[in-house]
Formats: sequence, structure tokens, C-alpha cells
Amino acid sequence: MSKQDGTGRQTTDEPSDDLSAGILHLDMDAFFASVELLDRPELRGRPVIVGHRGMRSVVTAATYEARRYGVNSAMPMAVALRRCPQAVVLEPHYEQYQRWSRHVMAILGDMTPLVEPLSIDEAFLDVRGATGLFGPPWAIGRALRERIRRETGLNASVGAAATKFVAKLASGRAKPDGLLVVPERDTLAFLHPQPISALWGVGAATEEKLVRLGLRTIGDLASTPVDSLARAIGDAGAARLHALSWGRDARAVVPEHDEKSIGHEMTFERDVLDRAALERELLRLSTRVAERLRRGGWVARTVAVKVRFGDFRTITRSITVPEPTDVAERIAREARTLYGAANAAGAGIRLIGVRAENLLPTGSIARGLWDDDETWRDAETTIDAVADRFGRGAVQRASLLGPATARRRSALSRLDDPDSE
DNA sequence: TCTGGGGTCCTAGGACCC
DNA sequence: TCTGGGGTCCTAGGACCC
Repeated sequence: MSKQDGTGRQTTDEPSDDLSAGILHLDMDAFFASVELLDRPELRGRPVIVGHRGMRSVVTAATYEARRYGVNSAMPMAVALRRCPQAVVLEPHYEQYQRWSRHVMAILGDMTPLVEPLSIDEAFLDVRGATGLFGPPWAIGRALRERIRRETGLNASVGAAATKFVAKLASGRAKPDGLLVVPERDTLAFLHPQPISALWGVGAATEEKLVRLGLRTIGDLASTPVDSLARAIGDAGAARLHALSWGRDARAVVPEHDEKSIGHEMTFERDVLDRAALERELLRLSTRVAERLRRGGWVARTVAVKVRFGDFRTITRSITVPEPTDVAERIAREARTLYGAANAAGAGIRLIGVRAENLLPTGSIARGLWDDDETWRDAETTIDAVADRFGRGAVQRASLLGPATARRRSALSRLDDPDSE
């Protein structure tokens, strides 16, 4: 393994020229806070927290100087300021973060088309096809770090390994402002001493269950039979964690992901009792959701509402509608109905949210089909009409996208076999 | 200490179908 | 006393990640 510090010096042994570590994970250091410091260089070296000043706000990002006082992301602002009263608190500027993020991602895209953004400030790269041009993974990681630093003034840390999971762990270990290569043959030696909480998908709840089984390190988990794990944390989680603990992670680097849902939510400064105010907020949130649906070319079949009461109890209610939609008023209407049923007693509300799920491409045949309330009154009429207009193949494709009601199925099966009548 | 906002994935039960 | 079984869809909740 080799680590390189911010000056480009090697801090341990020689850099590995091993080609086996072809998956890179690049993570910007304290990204939001670092972007803010670009405009406020006089604050460098001081504890800086990014976040709103509201009574119910949390820390969005913190510089390493602030982290030394025990300040972390997602921590309530009140707690953070108690731990570090001298911290400078800055309002977030998301447009700026987006802008710098696009710049960084473009730099990554110059190295290889196989870039998978994970969030605004991190990405995986598959550089196995780029080594002929740019050298071994460590050289690529160094070049990326240097170019990002030069063009943006921001620090990025890079991990390189044979798999996504190990690469991500390596970048975390390299922070801040470092590069760590884990050749494939060193994977288990790197992995097994680390705590189980380092595993992707192990949070507080899962960690407690695993500790109850007497497991503390990834090595402990690796030597535990999958069945025992499954009894504690479920089949899927057990299989995934066990595979990860042996360095097995077959997930490829995939540049494009379809969105699965689009939502917005709002926490009020004080609990809200006024029904009219809540309905206005539902309409505002629905409007933002609908705008993003249209911009992305989606229609949604499911509308979900999230409600958090004054005591923090949180519920969700959802409804799948026959006609997919990207219309704000339509989404808001479902949201109001769901909310009304969920809070009939009119309890005080801390947070309200609207989410669109079950997204379909707007351009699909489904759109014209399910937006038409008139014909949809009769499923068979609709299907016949679509078959007339677009042919039976179109109906088959549409049937994969739509709600699987008994009537539609029977109508479709009749269509499959015209002689059955 | 008192808990944001954007998401993804998994589980589990009931309805329904074959 | 005996209760089939597998697959899919829908809904609700929870864990997790950044």
C-alpha cells in the first residue's frame, strides 16, 4: 500500500504500479466548507461550519478544524455550537457547490468515460482501460488530485482498489488530501482489521445487532456463517456484508442511473397547526416535484406524502394512480387527500414532504394512454383504442408500464388471443 | 443534544393471480 | 383439524448514505 500526502511526497513505501487496483473512488475533502473558503480565504485555519442558523437546523459541512472539536455533519447546530462556540457559521450556497461539482466531474470525464457520480462530491472511476494512456492507477489518482487542486483550489482524496467498496474505504483512509492504493493481493489484510461499522450498509442499528453476535471487526464477520448473520439482519443484508467482508463486490462502475423517485420536504421552524398553511406548503412542494419531473422527462404513477409530527413520529402514505402525471395540481390533490387521512385529528406538524415514485418516461406510449381520463374509464376501450392507433406491439410495451389491474390483464389477454372471443 | 433534505434499498403483509 | 405455493403488485416502515 502506498500513501501520498498533499505535497506529492510518499508518506510510506514506493507507489504501487499494480494494475489490479483499477477502480478509483474520489471524494472531495469537506466539500461545501472548502467551497465557502474559496470566497473567504481569511477564514482558513479556523473552525468553519456550513449550515442554516435556525433552531431546528443541522450541520451541513464542517472544516477539519471544526471536526477537531467533535463537530460533524448532520449534528444539530445547537450541539455543534456548544462544542465549538468560536466556530464561524456560513449559510450554504448550493448553486456554487453544483457549479464546482460539474467542474470536478468534467475533469474526471477527461480521464475516462466510466465515471459514476455517487453524490455531489464523490465519484467512482473505472480506469482499467485508461492505464495504457495515463499510467497505473496511482498515477491516474495523483494526476486527478493535482488537476482538481490546480483548477479549483479544492482538495480531493482518492482510493484505488480492485472493487468499489475497497476503493471507497481506501479514500476514506487517505483523507484528508491523500491517495491510497490497495492492490488486490492486499485486500483482505486491509479489510479484516477494520471495524464492522466501516462496512457499507452497517449503521448504528446493524452494528448493535452484530456486536450482540460478538462481532467487532470485518474479519470477525468474514468468519461467521451467512446463516447466523441472516438470522440477525435478514437475508439480503447478510449476503451482501459477507461478500464485502471477503472483498467480493461485483458491482460495475455505471455512468448513468435512472432516477427512481423525486421528492421535496420542509421542516417548519415551529410546529404548524393551520390546515390551510399546510395545504399551501403541499402545493408548493408538489409544484417543485412536478417541475423536476417535467425537466427530467418523467411522469409518476405514485404520489407519497411524508408527515412528521411534533413528537418526531414520522409516517408515510402513498397512492398509486391509474394515470401517471407530471402536473403539479394533480400531485397536490393526491397529496392533500393523503395528508388529510393521515392527520384527521389536526395534530401539530413538524415536517411535511411530497415524493413522486414509480417514474415512467414521458415519451413512452403510456403518457398519451393514461393521461386520457375519458378513455381510461374503461380499460378495455383504452386498450382497444391504443391498439388501433399504435398497433398491438405498443400495447404490449405499455402493459409493462401500467397498473396491473385485473381488468387490464383480462383485456390484454383477450388482445393476445383475438380468437378467444 | 434533539434531531435537514436529498435519495436508495430491504422487509413484510395482504391482495390477487395462475 | 388443516390450513398449496409461487409470483407480482401495492403499501408502510425502517435502515442507511451523503
